[in-house]
Amino acid sequence: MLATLKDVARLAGVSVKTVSNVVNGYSFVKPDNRRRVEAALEATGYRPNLGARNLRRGRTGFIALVLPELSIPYFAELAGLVIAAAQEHEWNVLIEQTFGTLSGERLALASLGPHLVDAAILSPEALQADDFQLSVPAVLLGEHAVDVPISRVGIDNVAASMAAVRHLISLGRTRIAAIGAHPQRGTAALRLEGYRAALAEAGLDFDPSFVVPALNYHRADGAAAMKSLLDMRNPPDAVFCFNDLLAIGAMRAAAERFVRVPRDLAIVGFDNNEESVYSSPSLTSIAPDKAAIASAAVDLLHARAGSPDLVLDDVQTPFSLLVRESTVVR
Amino acid sequence: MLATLKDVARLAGVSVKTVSNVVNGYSFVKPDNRRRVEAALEATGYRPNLGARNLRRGRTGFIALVLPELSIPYFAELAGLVIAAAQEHEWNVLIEQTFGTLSGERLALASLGPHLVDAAILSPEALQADDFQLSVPAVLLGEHAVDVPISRVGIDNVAASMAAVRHLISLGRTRIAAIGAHPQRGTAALRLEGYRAALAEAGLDFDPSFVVPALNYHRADGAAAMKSLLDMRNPPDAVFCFNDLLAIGAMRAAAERFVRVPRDLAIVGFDNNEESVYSSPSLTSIAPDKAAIASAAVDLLHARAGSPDLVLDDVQTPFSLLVRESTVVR
DNA sequence: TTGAAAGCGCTAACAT
DNA sequence: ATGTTAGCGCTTTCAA
Repeated sequence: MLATLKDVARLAGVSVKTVSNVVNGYSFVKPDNRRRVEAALEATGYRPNLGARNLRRGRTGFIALVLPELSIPYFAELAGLVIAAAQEHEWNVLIEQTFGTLSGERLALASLGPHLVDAAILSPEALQADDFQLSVPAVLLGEHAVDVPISRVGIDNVAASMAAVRHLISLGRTRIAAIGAHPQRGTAALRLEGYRAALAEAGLDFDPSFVVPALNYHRADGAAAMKSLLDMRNPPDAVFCFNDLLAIGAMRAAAERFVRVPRDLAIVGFDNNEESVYSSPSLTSIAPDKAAIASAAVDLLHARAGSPDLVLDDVQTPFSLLVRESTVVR
Repeated sequence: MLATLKDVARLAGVSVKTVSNVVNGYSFVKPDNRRRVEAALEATGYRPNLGARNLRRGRTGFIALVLPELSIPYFAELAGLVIAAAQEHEWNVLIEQTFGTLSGERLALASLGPHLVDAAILSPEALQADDFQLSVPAVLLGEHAVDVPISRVGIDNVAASMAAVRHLISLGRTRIAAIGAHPQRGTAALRLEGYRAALAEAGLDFDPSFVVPALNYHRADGAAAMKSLLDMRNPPDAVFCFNDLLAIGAMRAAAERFVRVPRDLAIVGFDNNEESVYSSPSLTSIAPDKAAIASAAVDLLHARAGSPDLVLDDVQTPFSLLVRESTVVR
């Protein structure tokens, strides 16, 4: 078995307290004792039992990251960055997948007691306001449709969407569609708002038939939406997709119909997945600073940790528009 | 604060043992008591403290999943499946990213004491044989160059690679290159072996200049490798890439040089990322059964859990070749 | 400065 | 069938 504090103490001929002090770098330990303890530590290969330590300290050493699915590139990337950011605060990350369903999200939230995690980072899609009965500090990633008293971290979705659509307008496109409308999702509502604002600003008419909903934000949904747009009597000459996956699907559908991108159809995505840099054509996309989102969320939770004050933060992280081949004719 | 077993016991007017029995579904509890306990459980909203339970049970409730990077689609997908599989055994998953470096992998292994996790699933790339001083049951994903006494789960890399190259040969291709050779990686060696075996079987010459190494298996590496192949005086008419990311990069490089895929160049990948279904052209790929890999790994660990017997398993999971546009001319 | 001992919340002998 | 109690490994008063 593994050496415990007691084993080390016995070997060093001191009390567990002294060993504990050395291990935790506390107070002043008599140099002589310190040396003996360190030798014993080395000899036994002592490693603290985090479970026991956390039980005693009244913390768990974990934060939860609740997200739809790791197979979605955006969340996979984000998860990697959250894990890295959490490490700075000696936190381990527990990933819970909800698959974007209400029941999945409720299940995940229910399992989030203070006995399991110290805090949680949430990326919900279907949750209702009264579902948020959290018993641990939490932060929401991206805006949410319902108004809940939880701090948020994310980019300015309206501004980002306006930037995307303005770019299409600056290219001379006038029949601009949007893919990804969703009745429940807050981010969808905001991106739609940005889309409409950019159109209005340019004096372009808003055509409801150019707004295509998407139940999910997967590639298949983007392809299906694009097909429906291409079936129109008077199809669009540009599309703003609410994420890159939808855009990739849209590009695939366009290719299958021999619609040339960007010549016949310009496409902009959102998220800037690595995949979008290598697609043919490469995809113009809104690039949120994911590392900034991850570390802002973790830092905010860390600050909240001890003090359950009720200050609500709304951290806005930067974004940029990366112009690639899907919008600019070579 | 949260209700403890003791609180519930006091409220129900029974001992903690009885409550514990009810909570854990143990033995026979007098119906009357059971009802009272359940009422108290409900009233207090009791949730067991997993940390305390695991401390007492001498387990941690966690398994580690050590992988290069979550931003690599294959590992992101796998991680999602491992999390799901682990849930069946009441395990939570701790993801450690190594970024494929020796130091990163050593660091991850070092942190893997039995006080932290009950077991570990490893996907190492650089580790040496003598690094494997594990103190918990572990399973290796995919073969490894060095021969270590750890059970493995994965597909038959030689057979899968042969299937990929045979497919190219059956298409009439004769100048078949390979991208992804790597001196340290076991899987790379096996895939190369399958490549050579398929060539030999068909009586095709093995041309070392057609084997391009890749330091990493990212899209950028595939693009660079492809460029070097296209620079040859007599370039290949087909490429077998050791993973989909390399293949996606290769397709991108081909497109930039106006090399038509599959007409001028057929491309096969390995992993069957979702991304490969939607690329243009879509990518023919070897599709390992990732769910089978994930559950086989977790099940194996679960079986090992109590009994530290030294039986070495080598579980072979199924794979298939999915033929898509990157190899078949429409 | 260090030791003794209590106790975090839970489970499992052991006793009844 | 249920209560009592020890103790998992650790941190932390409280004394000395």
